[in-house]
Amino acid sequence: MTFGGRIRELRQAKNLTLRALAKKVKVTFTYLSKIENQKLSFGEFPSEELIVKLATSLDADTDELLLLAEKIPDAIRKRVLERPDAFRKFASLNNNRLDDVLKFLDGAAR
Amino acid sequence: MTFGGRIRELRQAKNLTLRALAKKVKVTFTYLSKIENQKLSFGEFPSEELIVKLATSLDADTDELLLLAEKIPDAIRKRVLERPDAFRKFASLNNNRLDDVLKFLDGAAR
DNA sequence: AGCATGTTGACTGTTTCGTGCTACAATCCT
DNA sequence: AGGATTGTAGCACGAAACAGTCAACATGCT
Repeated sequence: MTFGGRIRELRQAKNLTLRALAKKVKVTFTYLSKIENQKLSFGEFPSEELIVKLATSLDADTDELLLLAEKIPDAIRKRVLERPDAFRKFASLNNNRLDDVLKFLDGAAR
Repeated sequence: MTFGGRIRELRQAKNLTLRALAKKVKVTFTYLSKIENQKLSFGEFPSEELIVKLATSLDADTDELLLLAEKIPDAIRKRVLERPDAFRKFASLNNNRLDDVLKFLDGAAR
């Protein structure tokens, strides 16, 4: 799923027109159109600030949208900067290993 | 340790003047001075691109410098975007828990 | 026909990341 | 003591990237 596609999906699920959603998040509807079709002149995604507004207006998961837009959510960012030792380690693990860690955490949680 | 302070430390360890280092990384020495003293007019840190050049010229760990400058290194970024499920989970753990995970990984590694 | 909706290209405003210049202060060296 | 080297700091400026607007047009519905 692409970022733009997901926004469109969420918007239509709420029966909103581009103009209606644009009003909520305070940008022009033409800009939203480009976002949904990933036709932005510069990069592929709008600003982080706008993404957050979109998530709110669409009752969607902010972090899900940020991640689709290849932005690191603040909660993760903050933790990475606080514990770079741990996160550098995690980043070096392959998928199987990551799954092992998740399983370990599941176990330890009960 | 601050970003600017660390740059200074690394530079002096190699007996480089501001002018000499500036030449290597292709910026003006006055700009480097501001970087080391964190007196930049806009934010606290220079661009990611420049940080990478500095790390190279100073034979330093690129990721260490990026993290000091509160930028997420690409290797971590990439992995977070590939496995948001895992990293969102990790980010939610407190320090003790993170240490448990590190210990677990240490153990599993032998 | 007429209105609602969506698409597209050119344009504009703002922020970021520096440069250039200037002046000045502190060392160092012999 | 004096010149050379090194570092500090402020201000105005500019290129490029970023973020969004505006006008015009297309398409579909009833």
